[in-house]
Parts: sequence; C-alpha cells; structure tokens
Amino acid sequence: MPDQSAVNVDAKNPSALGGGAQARKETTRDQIVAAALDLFRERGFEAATMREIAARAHVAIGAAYYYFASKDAIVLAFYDRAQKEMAPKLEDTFSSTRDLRLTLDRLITVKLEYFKTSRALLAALTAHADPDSPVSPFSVATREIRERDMDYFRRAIAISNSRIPKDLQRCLPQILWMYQMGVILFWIYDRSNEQRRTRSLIDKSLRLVAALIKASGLPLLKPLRHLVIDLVETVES
Amino acid sequence: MPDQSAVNVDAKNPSALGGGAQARKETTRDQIVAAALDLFRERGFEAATMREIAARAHVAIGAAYYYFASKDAIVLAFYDRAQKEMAPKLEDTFSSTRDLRLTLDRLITVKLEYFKTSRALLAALTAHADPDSPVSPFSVATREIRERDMDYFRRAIAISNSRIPKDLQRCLPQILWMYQMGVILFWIYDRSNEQRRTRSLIDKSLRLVAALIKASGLPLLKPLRHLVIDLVETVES
DNA sequence: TGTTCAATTTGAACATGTTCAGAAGGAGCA
DNA sequence: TGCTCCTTCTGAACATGTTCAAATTGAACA
Repeated sequence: MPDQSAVNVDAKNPSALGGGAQARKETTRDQIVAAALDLFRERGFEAATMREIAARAHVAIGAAYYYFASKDAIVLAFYDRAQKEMAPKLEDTFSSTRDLRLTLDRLITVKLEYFKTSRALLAALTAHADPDSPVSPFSVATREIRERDMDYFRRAIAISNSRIPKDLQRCLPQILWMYQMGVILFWIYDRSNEQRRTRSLIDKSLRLVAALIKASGLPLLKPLRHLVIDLVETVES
Repeated sequence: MPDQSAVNVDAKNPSALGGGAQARKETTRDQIVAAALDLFRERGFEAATMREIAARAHVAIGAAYYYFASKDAIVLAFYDRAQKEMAPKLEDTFSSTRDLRLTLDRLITVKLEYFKTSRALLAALTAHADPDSPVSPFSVATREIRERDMDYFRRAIAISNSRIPKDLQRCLPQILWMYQMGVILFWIYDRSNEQRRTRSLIDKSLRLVAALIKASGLPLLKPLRHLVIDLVETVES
C-alpha cells in the first residue's frame, strides 16, 4: 500500500493498513516521482511523457497510474513533498522578527527560492481552477496542503507586533493565502530577467498589505473592514 | 480566407485580402462554430470531440483545424462573438444611471446573464493563465478583446458622478477588469443554487469597491493610493 | 510445502487532440 | 481548353494520457 503522503489524489486507495514488513516497499512510488521530476526538468512538463517516466522508473506505464491518478497528480505529490522540505526554512522565518511585512516577505521568498528550478512545473497546477478537480489548489483533496500553508500565515499574524483588529484576525490568513497564490501565479509566468518584476510586485504589494492592515484599525475605516470580512466569509462559504 | 473576426488565434492566416466574390464563403467557419457550440452545450466541452464537431459541421476534421488552432480556440471565437452580441445591452447600461456601483453591477450582470447557458464552456479558457498561450485572457492574441472589455470600464468611470482622483483614473479600468475576471472565475465554478453565492459576492464586493474608490480621495489615504497605482503599473509592466 | 488472497505490476488497447502530405476547387490568364 | 497558383478541404497517421483485464508477487496461514 503506497504512502498516500497526505495527498489523496492518488489513483487507487485500498483500505489503508499493512502487515508491517512492507516498510520500504514504497520505493516504487518514489522512483516514479524521481523519474518524473528529472524528466520534467529536462524536457518540461508537457514534453515529458508518461511512457518515458515509467521507463526511467523501470516500471510499466500502468504502475505509474497505480500510484498517481494523473500526470498532474505527480506534480501535486512534488508540491506536497516540497512543502515538507521547506518547513524548516519557513520555521526560521518566525524567529528573527516580529514585523509582519518582513515575515511575509521571507515566507514568500523562501518558497520562490525553493521552486526556482521548477517554476514551469507549477504551471501544470494552475490549469485547474475547478475546485472539483482533485489537483486544484481549491479542492477538498488538497485541503491539507492548503491548511498547512495557511498556518504559516496564521502564525505570522499571531507573532507579529502589529495591532490587528480581532474580527479581521480570523479571516486574514485566508486573505494572505489568496494573496500569496496571486503572487505565485504572477511569478510562474513572469518572463522578466530573474523574475525581477515579481520581486518588485512583492515589495510593493507587501507595503500595501501592511499599510492596509495598519489602516484597518482606524475608526473611520471600520465599515470598510466589515465589508472585507463579510466578503471573505462569502467566498469561503 | 476565413474571417479572422478580430481574434488571431486561428490556425493559418494567409495574407488577408480577397478577390471580392468570396463574400459569403465563410460559412464553413460558422458551421464549425455552430456545431461546436451545440455539442459543447449537449455534452460539455470535454466530452464533445473534434471528430463529432467536424461531422456535425459536415466537414473533415482537418477543416476544423484549418479555421481554429485548437479546440480551445473555438471557445475563444465564441467569446469574441459573444462580446459583439452583448454590446447593445452593455451600451444600455450607461444611459440609465451615473452611479458607478450600479453601472458596474449592470455590466457584470449583463455578461453573466448572457453566459448563463455556457458557464461550463468558459471554464475551458481558465485553463490558460500563461500569457504566451494564444487563448489566454492575458495574451497578445486576445488584447483586442481585453481592450474592448476594459473600454466599458473606462466609460463607466468617465460617466460616473463619483469624485475619482486623476492619477487613479488612469489605472482604474485595469483594476476593474481584473476584478471582473475574478468575479467571472468565481462564477464559473460556483456550484451554489442559481449561483447565489456569486450574486452575493458581487453585491458585497461592489460595495467595497465603491467605498474604496470614494475613500481613495481622502488626504489621509493618499500614500495608500499611490502604492496601489504603483503596483498596477508594475503588473502591466 | 501448498493454498489463498489482496496488493502490485504489466502492457495492449483505447480515446482523442493534433499534424500533414496531398487532393479538390476555382480564379485569372493565354 | 489548358496551365498556374492559391485557398480550402480531406482523412490517415501520429502522439500521448488513460484504462483495464489479466498476470505476478509475497505474506499469512494451514
């Protein structure tokens, strides 16, 4: 039984349990992921074929589909793994400062840095906006990944020394997560040299975000704040 | 030579010109679009095959690819046509009120109303965020469509009786266009009954948009406004 | 050792978007 | 009528993601 690895977009999912000796038999899955990532980097996502991936992993093509529901699902598995590998660096982010803007900047920077060599790969996931698609960033299948990601923003808020209105605090992580998704989307397709435009986008937008959060406490803007909160609640439904 | 119809995502594009008698020979193209839309509505975009489309249009499959670079491109042609057909109703929007929020509401409502029966179809276009893809809403190939669309927002702003800071006026159409794209994206995948959630989203977000625009004139928020403008300029690059 | 049974693996077959070399059509011209 | 040349159209062939019935494996058990 393959390690579902927190992502439930894999093909079959037989009753999870095991004798006990099957410990390191999940190498097949790993081999497939490794072969896939190699090929994705070599030729790009589209050009790498499932046949090649299977061949390089020394398995039949059917095996790939035993572990992954689709070609896209392999990318998602990669993303899942990435999240775990990034965890330590993301943790570090919190220890150095209590400035929200700076924390957010570092969180995002760590991610972009990590994904630098797989930028085009992530594009495969942007094709699925449909929450009904298992590989969509908005699907139930990816809830765990999403939640884990939002947690970083939750902590960034909790730790920060900014005065953030109570009511806003509840939905701010979602707002920031969405904001981050937008930044990443922009970055994926940023053709500028070294993605300098994204860098600029982050700097400017974070300044705006920080300013808005600060301003959100002003009595004058209370009705505006309530509008935002109400809106976010509508979106999360 | 097929009528490019303002969308340049068609397959071949021989030097545009004509003898003069080829006037109504572009029926083939229309037949293909018609057949495609029929089938898309009957079975959904994915399930409708190019073979079926060609068959229903009484042409070989190659003919479909002579007029359209891809299956998605047919959807784009539909969108292009839709824009023209909606024009009168969108025009009406301006004659009745000078209230910006109301105007925006009506603009969006007209569109969603028009696309009501083809909601799922538009999903085909959301798969292309890459500005390099000809069918992307952000590509150069779709610039005309995009500009035409932004013009409505430009006019809405010009006509409105809201006091809008000069500097903001320049980039507000783009902001509103992006905002509209977000709303439409949400709507496409809105599974709620009759898309009530989208309705709610529009109401609330427009209230927010209007409030923000109004607030943007406050001296206190001038630096914020400048941040926004700077940001938008970065995005359009 | 032999039997059982579920997990794993196989690869041919399938479905469908797309390509492409060539056929058909027809306009202009001699 | 025959020739040329471009547009339009044809459909077999191709590429590739995906499915699935059947084979293999190996642990548990008698």
